[in-house]
Amino acid sequence: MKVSLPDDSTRELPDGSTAGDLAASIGRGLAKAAVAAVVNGDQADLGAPLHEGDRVAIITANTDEGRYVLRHSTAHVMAQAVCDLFPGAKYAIGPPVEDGFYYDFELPGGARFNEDDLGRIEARMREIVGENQPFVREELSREEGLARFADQPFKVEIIEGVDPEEGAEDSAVSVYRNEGWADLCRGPHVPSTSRLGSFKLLKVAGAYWRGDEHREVLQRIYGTAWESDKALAEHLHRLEEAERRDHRKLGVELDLFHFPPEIGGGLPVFHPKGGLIRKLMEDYSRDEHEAAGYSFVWTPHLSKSTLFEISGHLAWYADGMYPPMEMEGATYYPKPMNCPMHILIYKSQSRSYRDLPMRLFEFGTVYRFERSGVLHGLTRVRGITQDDSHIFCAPDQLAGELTSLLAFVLKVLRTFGLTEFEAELATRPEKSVGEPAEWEEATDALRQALDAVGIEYKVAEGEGAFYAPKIDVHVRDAIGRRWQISTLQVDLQMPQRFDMEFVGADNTRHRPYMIHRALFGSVERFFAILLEHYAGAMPAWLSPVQARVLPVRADHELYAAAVLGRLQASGLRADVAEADEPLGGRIRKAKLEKLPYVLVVGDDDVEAGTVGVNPRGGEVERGVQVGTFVDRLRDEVESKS
RNA sequence: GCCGGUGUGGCGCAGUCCGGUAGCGCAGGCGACUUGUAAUCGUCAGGCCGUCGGUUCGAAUCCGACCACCGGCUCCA
Repeated sequence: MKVSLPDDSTRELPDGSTAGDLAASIGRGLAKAAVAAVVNGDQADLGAPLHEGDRVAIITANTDEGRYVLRHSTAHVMAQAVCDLFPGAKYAIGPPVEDGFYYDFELPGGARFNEDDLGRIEARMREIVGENQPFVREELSREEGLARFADQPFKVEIIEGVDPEEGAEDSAVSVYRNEGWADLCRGPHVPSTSRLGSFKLLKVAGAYWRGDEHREVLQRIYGTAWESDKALAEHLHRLEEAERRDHRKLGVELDLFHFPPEIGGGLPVFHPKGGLIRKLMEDYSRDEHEAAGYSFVWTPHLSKSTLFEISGHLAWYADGMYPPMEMEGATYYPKPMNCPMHILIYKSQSRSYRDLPMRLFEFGTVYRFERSGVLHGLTRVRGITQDDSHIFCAPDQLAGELTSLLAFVLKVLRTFGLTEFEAELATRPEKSVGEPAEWEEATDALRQALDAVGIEYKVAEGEGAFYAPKIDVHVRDAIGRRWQISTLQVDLQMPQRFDMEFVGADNTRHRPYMIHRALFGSVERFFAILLEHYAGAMPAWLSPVQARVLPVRADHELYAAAVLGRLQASGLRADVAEADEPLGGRIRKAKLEKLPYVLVVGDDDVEAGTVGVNPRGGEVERGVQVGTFVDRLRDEVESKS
């Protein structure tokens, strides 16, 4: 028979050949790397028989698809091991996920996994791998499937619920079996357990069955699996790197902020150094906004309930709002959003088309009642400072505003060293308000902006807010992690709810369009992302201390003070570490504080008016003229590089 | 909110299982040393062991509740 390959070549194979045979016929290397195949567009096992005219692609382990198969198979072996070690365990689902896999279990008698169990399970898994057990695919009828898994209530529910992703079709279910154990599974799997091995179990956590918080809490074991021990080691190294960069840890080490229990969860205080970094971020943001034609406004933290009744927040998000306070017969709420207040500023006068676009900006702190379990350092807090702006414009200004806005957003993000962007265009969800034509227009305007700016984006169908389509901007940080940062939303609801209008050139009343935009998103969260992105080593323009002067001996201190004066006179942030301990110790401290520059001054320097420059992550340079260094650092700071 | 884990000087940890009144390192104060590129030496001080309650002659240690944090789940205008 003849089959065709992805490069459109064809290959002759004996009848009855499998995808695995095909891989072997192409080459030993491919056969070794193969984990599954795609036959006529569908994933299949290597053991699947091929037919005349099939289009076949081999999936190798070092691809995303291949790792997916490896992880799926490893999850399967983990469940097998758990069932061996914990008789009576019920197993639920075990899919591959980004960087790994998990499997959910319910143990008899409500027993719990502990950390030691992970080691035992992993050891049993390695035995199963060593036994080279084949994965055998079986097709059962629905009834056979129900009988086979009669003692596995979660599997029964999957079969009854007909979930093709989990191996249950209307009339048939697919099962993968190895020695003494079987799982309902759509596949494909690797041919045998011996193909697995570069895995590690990582943690145990609780998870709701089917993701429903009203259903059973299962125990989930997370693991990771890769195509080679080297790839596994690299992944584990990335995890360590992420831990090293953890902003919560850096926040303590660098004395930037903390969460006093006396204040309460999710409510941070910023220390002087953290406060300075934050000020620098905000100052830069304000400068850019001013240059881009924004007006600065300020609004209070509390409001009568009336405002949020009009805005609809009480109806939609009361659960996420802080509870009300009664004062003098009125009910007040901490604000969960700034937009209604900005709208009131717009409405304080009758507006003409000449006033538009009106761009309002505020660092507005809002309060949201986040459930206790979701709080996470500065990335998920209850007191959130949004760098919030609302742009009110005439309908014919919408596309132009969005385009310049998106370009503005990217420009500011680039200054913070974030250069890899991916956007999402989130369109109308099923539950939404407003006219289809309006949605269409707003979504088109967003699309135009994306195209004009030339950013890569994908469409997230139905992911918009109930009142608006939006663009979410994601960035990749220094170690490749993806963060959702900025959001641009075209609001179709608020202008109506607040009955906003402007008088057009035609002397009739029109409804303005409203764009919500958060650039940092939350200042606290953005601060955390920057800390992790830079691993605490902030660029000079954001460093609380940009240079520290170290006199070699006490008798150099006068000169050190003079150097400090030169730096400070040039607007640079610097200090001196007196010679009360050996130079090496003082250098070490400066390095641990991740200062951009250490300047050592000794006899030679006093003589020649120079400094010894020890830059973060660079080579020591002796004998640099003070003026030269000041100019250099000032340029670096001014260019925000 | 739910599941599991953790909470001991500013920070990092030991002690908790098998109750008998707390220890180490770093940081800090003081003194000496006077230093040329990642840890100078000595000395001193600092903790009602997250909080409240219970058991006990006696609780950091056992039990309960609460608070906070960590890993997930759910949620995220």
